[in-house]
Formats: sequence, structure tokens, C-alpha cells
Amino acid sequence: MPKAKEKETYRSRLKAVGLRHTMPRERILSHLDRKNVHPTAEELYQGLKRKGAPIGLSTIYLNLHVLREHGLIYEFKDPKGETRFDGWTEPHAHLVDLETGKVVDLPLKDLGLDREAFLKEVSGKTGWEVKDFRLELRGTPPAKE
Amino acid sequence: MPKAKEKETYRSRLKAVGLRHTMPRERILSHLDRKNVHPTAEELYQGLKRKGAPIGLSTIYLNLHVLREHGLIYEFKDPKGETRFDGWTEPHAHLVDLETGKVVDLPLKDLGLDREAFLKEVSGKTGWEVKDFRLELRGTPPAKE
DNA sequence: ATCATTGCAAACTGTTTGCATCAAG
DNA sequence: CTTGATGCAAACAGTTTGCAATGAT
Repeated sequence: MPKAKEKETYRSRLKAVGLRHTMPRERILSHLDRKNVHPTAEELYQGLKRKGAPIGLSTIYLNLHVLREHGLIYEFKDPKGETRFDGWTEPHAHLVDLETGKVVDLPLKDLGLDREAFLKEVSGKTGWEVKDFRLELRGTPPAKE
Repeated sequence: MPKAKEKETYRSRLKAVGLRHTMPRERILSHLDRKNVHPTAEELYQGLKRKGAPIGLSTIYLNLHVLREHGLIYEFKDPKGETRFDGWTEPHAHLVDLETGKVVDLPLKDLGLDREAFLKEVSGKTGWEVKDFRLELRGTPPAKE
């Protein structure tokens, strides 16, 4: 009988790219894997420390680097020029407030966009094999009342 | 009679955002305003020096910062994590080679995409007033023969 | 048992800042 | 003239590295 598809855990995601599963990595991935969470390295460190997690700042840096290289998280510069990280796994774009600098996650489905279809379409038009993409929208949010 | 539309020069672009026109700024904008040119601060410095331009590295940094804040240039992290700058004015996306890290400019029209129409569409769907966007496509280029 | 990973402290490097001079408007 | 911009050298801050201890497979 065919093996059932494994449930996607952080452990399995790490294994898939040849990385060992460790507490720091579990904690980092888990912390980043939420909507609208894009901390700097330092903020992530403080956040984990506050939860009582024993972890070193250099371990944070090292793993952010490794995880990014393996495509498990995304690194970007916010409008203030600070380096931030994003590990939310739902396909999404970023809405960036030009006034405040705030970065908000926008699920692609809210744009009526299908990730796979888009990748295919762009691949056809460019000749490249496009495997992933990032979309950053910059502007001002609707006035709230 | 209505004044004719000014030709867009670096001077006029600087003026539009309230910045003085100076030699360093002219040189930086001019150097960056080409397809497939995305230097680091250091590379830009070396490039201008090689052309015989008298300019200081701190001036480069200062102006890259100021020009970015005013939206005249774009700053991004390449796959190696280096900070690079882009000042090409034709609306375009970035094609990033996942193997080599090379970044290639792709005019939006090659994607059959109209910038203004897209901004309008996205504004409608999100409720934000979206004024600009960045699209980064990641994958592998067509095998050349 | 083996070898990747951790985490501290030290080192490093890209970037920013203080300040006197200079030049754009 | 007035005020912002330049650019050197010094200071800084975020990030990386060396290495002994640890822990995942």
C-alpha cells in the first residue's frame, strides 16, 4: 500500500532540505509562521527569550541565514531599511504602508490570484522556470472610521 | 498658454521631491538608471571612482539612503544577502536565478502587464491606495544552447 | 559513535555620524 | 547670503566567526 502523505511539520520541512531538527529551529520556524509577524533578528531573539526559550543571539542569526538559504523563510528590508523575516507559509503578498512603514500580509486569494497558475503563466512568458515569487504592494491603507 | 511638460531630467526628479541637484546625486542616479545594473554601495563607489568622479563613500551611503527614502531608487537584498540598489525607471520586475543569484530586469510589458492597470486593479481588491509595487520572480533561466 | 548544531565572546564589516568646508538656489 | 550637501575620519551596530560543549540521528 502506498504510504500516506506525511503531515507537514517543521521537522519534515527541515528534513526535506537536509537540515537537522533542533529546538532553536523549531522555535524560530514556529514563531515566524504567523500572519503579520515579521520581526528583526533582535526582536525574534527578545520574543523567544520572553517565552523562556534558552537560545543565543548568534544561533538566531546563524539559523535565519541557513533557513533563508534553504528557502524556508524569506528575508526583506522594510521601508525603514531594517532587515526583517517572514516565515508564514500561506502564499501571500506584502502590503507596505508608505506613511508608517507597517507591513501587512495579504493572502493571494484575496487578490483572486492562484499561485500555481501564476507561476505557470510567468514561466511561459519569460522562458524561465519560475518556482516562486514575491509581490510587494506599496501605498496607503483605507481610512478607518 | 499652458506650460509644456518639462522633460524629465535627474534635476527635475530631484526637485520634485525637494532635493537639491548636486554632482554626486546626478552621478548616482545616472549610474543606476540602466537595465540590469544593481550594484552594492561599494561597487557603485568603485564604479564612479573608475570613471574619475570625485566622490566619498560616505556620500554614496548618505545619498543612497536619501534617494531611497524619496522613492527615487529601490533597495533590495540579493540571494546572497547583499544589499543592492536599482534605479532603472522603466517599470520592471526582477528575475532571480536561484542557482547563481544573478538578478535580471524584466520589463513589465514582457509579461503583458500594464503598470497602471495593475495598480488600479489591486487597489480595488484590497481597499488600499496602491501606488507602486515590486515583483520578484525566482527560478532558473532557460538553458542556452 | 559521529558529526552537525549550539552559544558565548571576540572579531569583523558595512553603514552611520561629527564636523569643518563647500556650493546650490 | 543662507542653507543644505560633501567627504574625511572616527564611531557604531548588526552580523559573523572561532571554538569547546552539546545533542540529533
